[in-house]
Amino acid sequence: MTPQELSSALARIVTDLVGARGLDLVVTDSDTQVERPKNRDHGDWASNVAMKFAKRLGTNPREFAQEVATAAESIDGVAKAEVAGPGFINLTLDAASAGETARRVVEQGENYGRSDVLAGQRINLEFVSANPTGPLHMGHTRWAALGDSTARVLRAAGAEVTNEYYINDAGAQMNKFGRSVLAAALGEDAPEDAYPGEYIQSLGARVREQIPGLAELAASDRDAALEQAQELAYQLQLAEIKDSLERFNVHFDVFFSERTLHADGEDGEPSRIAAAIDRLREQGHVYEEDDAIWVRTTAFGDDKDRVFTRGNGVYTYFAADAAYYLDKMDRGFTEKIYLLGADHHGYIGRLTAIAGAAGDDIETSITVLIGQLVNLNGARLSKRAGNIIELDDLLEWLGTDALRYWLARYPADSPLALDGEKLRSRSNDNPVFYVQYAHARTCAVDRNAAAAGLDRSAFAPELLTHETETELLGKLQQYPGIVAGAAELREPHRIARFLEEFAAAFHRWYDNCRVLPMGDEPITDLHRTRLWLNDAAGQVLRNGLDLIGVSAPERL
RNA sequence: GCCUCCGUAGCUCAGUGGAUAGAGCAACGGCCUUCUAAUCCGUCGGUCGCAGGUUCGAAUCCUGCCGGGGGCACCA
Repeated sequence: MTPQELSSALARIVTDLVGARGLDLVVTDSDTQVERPKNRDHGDWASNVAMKFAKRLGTNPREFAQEVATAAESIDGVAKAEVAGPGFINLTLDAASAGETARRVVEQGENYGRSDVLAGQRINLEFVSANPTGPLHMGHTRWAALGDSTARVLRAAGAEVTNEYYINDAGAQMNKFGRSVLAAALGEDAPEDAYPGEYIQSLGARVREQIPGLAELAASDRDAALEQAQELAYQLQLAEIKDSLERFNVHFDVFFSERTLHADGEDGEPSRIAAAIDRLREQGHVYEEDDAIWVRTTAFGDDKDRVFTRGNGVYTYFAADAAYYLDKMDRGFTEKIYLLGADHHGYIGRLTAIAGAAGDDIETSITVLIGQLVNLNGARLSKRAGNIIELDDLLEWLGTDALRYWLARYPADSPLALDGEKLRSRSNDNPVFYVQYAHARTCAVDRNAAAAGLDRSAFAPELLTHETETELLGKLQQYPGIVAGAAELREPHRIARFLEEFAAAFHRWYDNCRVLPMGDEPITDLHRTRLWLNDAAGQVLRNGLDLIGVSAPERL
């Protein structure tokens, strides 16, 4: 008996009771969702359906609850149904029905927790998108972890997801980057507005090495030298970014170059930006004023209209954004998600306006998730302030697992601080170890069982009656709902928080219920059944950790 | 000024309109001759920023105020 099955059974019961009163009310599973009560005295699962419907039925919640409870007692697998408080229906499963979950988890393996609640959705998830003019730093790290985990959770719920990185490889920043690297390569003083940071020097050295005769070329044709140096430095830097991301266990399906939007089309076709502006003009959203070309984003809720083409004839950054959005649309994504830092929150209005201008439904086709920035030991990091801490440094210092777990366990809109001492500690200060330790323990039990000749030849779920077993089974049952909820809300931190609760339930069970026989005690079906439960617990820990990109070691 | 996020235990923070608001840390006290004590058990700890409102029911939704972060470009 799963919570989903329980909800369905309750929906049928309530439908019948409503029908018996001659009322025409539609009752769906979502009306009868059960929740895990905080208090164990309130049973295994509880429903508030009576309180929701009593008013519409013109009856007393407790009376209606009693009717539902009476019918619910005949559901197969339900041992007890009681009315409590203002009209809650508290359901208790019989031990065999609850215990059956362990076998189901083991049988479904890594598929346990996957669902199809988001089936049919084609989602484009854009995140990080850092300029390729320097290494990834801490400001990007949170979005990398959050974005990749979000994608994993969405996929687990059946969505088709493309992880996408937009490369700002056109425009003034790139030129500044090129000039900085060229000067470094030639041993010149840094230009006035040069990028700070030692990485420029090392890029300069590599550029000098890989472009023979650069100094001579610079002397005869400075622009040509700049172009070559800039291009090579860009490729080197982008490769390093990709490398860092892979080491952080973050995977992108598409690296989308802004240049492709600016480039002229084939056979004299206009660039994609020009084409995009034309398309929006045909929709009636583009106008000219003061020598500039504008888009009427205010028609879709933006505070002010935005410029596409400046008075000097140059496209704004936003024009490329618009063309990029249209490209995503043309690629058939049903939803475009942008994961941005709080410093970009002013972009929400204009981005959603472009979606509207392009003819998309702004309620469903675009989602802009804004996350708060990260602090490190109190000092917020910014590239401009010069105190850059690179992702690579953080990885070397803390490791992928600790860093990803910590960044994944807070809601995106919650301020977050990285505490190096905590992340390096091997204690309850550091929740990733707590969860990984639980997994390692399941593996230790498995090894010891094999050595002791304990096998899985029997499964007697009705024997799993210890209080801590009921708790652990309850957590196993909750897991699929947690994953589905995290996907629907785009909140992967729910997975991490659940894993911590799950690990706690496992540790308590481990402390109270031995899997292996003691000494020369004979092996019983209870031992064998508990081995199944141990397997199931390990499976859920693996599945959950995988959703946040963290490893599940077999030993610590 | 406008927009937006946040305000919950001493600290860091969870909490999808439900029952007595939770966890970790910190403090204090317990459990190892048996599967990993990186675990487990207990005690202490609250004006959910403030005030109204909606609701059978509000930390959660609405309004106003107070305090803090961020944002309000023909920059990228």
